[in-house]
Amino acid sequence: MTRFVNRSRPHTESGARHLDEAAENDPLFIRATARTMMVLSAFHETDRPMSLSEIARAAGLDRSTTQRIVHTLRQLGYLQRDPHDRGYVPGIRIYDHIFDAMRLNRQLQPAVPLLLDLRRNVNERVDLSLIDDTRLVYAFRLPPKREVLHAMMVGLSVPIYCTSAGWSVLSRMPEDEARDLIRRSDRQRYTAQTLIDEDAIMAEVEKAGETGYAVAVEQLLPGEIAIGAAVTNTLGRPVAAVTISGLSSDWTPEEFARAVSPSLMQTVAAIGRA
Amino acid sequence: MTRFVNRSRPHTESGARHLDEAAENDPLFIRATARTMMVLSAFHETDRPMSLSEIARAAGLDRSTTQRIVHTLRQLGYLQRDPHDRGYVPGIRIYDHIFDAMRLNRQLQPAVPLLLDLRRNVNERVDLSLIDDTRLVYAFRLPPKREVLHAMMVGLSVPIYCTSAGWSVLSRMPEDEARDLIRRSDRQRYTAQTLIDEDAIMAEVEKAGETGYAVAVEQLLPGEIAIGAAVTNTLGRPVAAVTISGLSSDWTPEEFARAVSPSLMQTVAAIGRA
DNA sequence: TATAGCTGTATCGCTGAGTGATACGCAAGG
DNA sequence: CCTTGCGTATCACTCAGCGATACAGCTATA
Repeated sequence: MTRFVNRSRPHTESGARHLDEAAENDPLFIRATARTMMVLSAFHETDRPMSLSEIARAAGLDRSTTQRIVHTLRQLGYLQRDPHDRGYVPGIRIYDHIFDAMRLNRQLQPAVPLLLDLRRNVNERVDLSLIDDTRLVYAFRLPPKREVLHAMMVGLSVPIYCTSAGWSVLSRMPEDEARDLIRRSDRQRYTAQTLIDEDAIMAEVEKAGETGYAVAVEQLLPGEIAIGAAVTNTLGRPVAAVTISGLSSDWTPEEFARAVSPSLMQTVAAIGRA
Repeated sequence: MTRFVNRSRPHTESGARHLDEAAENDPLFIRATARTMMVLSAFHETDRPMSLSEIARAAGLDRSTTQRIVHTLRQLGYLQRDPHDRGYVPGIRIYDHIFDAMRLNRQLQPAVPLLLDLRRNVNERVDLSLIDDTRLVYAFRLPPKREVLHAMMVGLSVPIYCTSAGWSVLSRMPEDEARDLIRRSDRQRYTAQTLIDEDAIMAEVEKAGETGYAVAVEQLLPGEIAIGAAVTNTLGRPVAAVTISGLSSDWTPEEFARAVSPSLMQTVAAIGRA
């Protein structure tokens, strides 16, 4: 399920060493704060409850330090013991923070009603994602009538280099910046169709630059066709993206674009203006 | 908008002092970890970007400590400067953690398709919320066709004592436990109809104990009618709740219950079994 | 144009908070 | 039986975090 999850991980193992280096020359850097977040981030790499030792290993810390941090986070409600199984899982207090993050995000608030309108027009799945360097983070998802897959995907992230939304985002950047981002990406083939060659990707980006949207067929998931367009701020910089996705068996790329791209373009323009 | 938000706040001002007391006798308690989470929690109390001093005040810390923690969290992507305005806002890295919390929550995974089915049957809003002591935290929300209000409410929390879902949750607890929870709640009148008297609330709880569901009219929001039922684990303990809500102008409580309670009860039973 | 108050940033000596090695009781599995 | 992993608890050392202090830049009020 999380096969195509693309976490940014500055705080795990190799990342931990990097942070310690950064801390050496930075008198304002608090190691304990970083370690705390490393413990919380340990759960990125698992799909079941984690024991103390597992957390320690994933976070790159020793058992004692992990014990203390886990103990403290447990007191505060950010971690809890799994009621059924052994081990620890993220606690409910996390939900408060995502609520803050969404509430205080300037892009999201005005976008919601616009996305609902869009979904009304096109009866496929509609997603809004935010840009975080080389990845897109899903912030909002509206399932279609016939939902097959997972629907609660807030926080799921996908790569920029091989998604329709990503290509449209790249098309709104200067070329050298886009190429640099592609090079920094950890490119892998999720399907046989996944593009990983820089120039091949840039060809899609250029097409997106002309039409305003990009269409991707089975880049990330078999059977999926997606069309994406970037939301830009008043300076023309991409800040988010909207994706509409359906089944590749239902549409040719051309039909799909003809059917939904007008509504899509109208929506991203409206969000950018809001 | 956040008028009825009901944050649990163990780490702010008076809460901070409480934590320091706890830390004195607890050799495993890391002050720096708690302080880090206090800084992140500072955003619970605002609806706009916060300056360093504002964060410090909200978190109950001095400016220097806040500076260092904010600096560190910024390096890690948990805080960022607001691009338009001054000040800091939560960063995008938060999204990774909510994804973990949802992914690893045993209640949520099997519930999603069941909730989609439920929404198909009843054309009103459907919510799933998790229990956190005296409050219910929204984990999943499916908007109806005609959505009026805010739709992306993951992490929003509402009180247990004056909601339909809350009453149904209380009805699945021993009476003394339920009464204790009500007493510990910070009861306030959100509307003229809001029940705050312990015995009045317990009367609704008893009704819910008989029928299995509770109906609340304009308890939290004017014009809202809601029906809620608890999800219980195999031991009979309440672990979550499902709510269906509509407009009180469209339904009498009896009609509403007759129309949707069968589907609702079927859904919560199925989630509990999953 | 002072000036007062805010912002974010930077410096620095002191000390106790955090560290990490170590140990213990318990439960599961062989 | 022994082993291995779990969560928990203890303790002396020391350097990481502390918090007082200072400063440049920006806004707004006087």
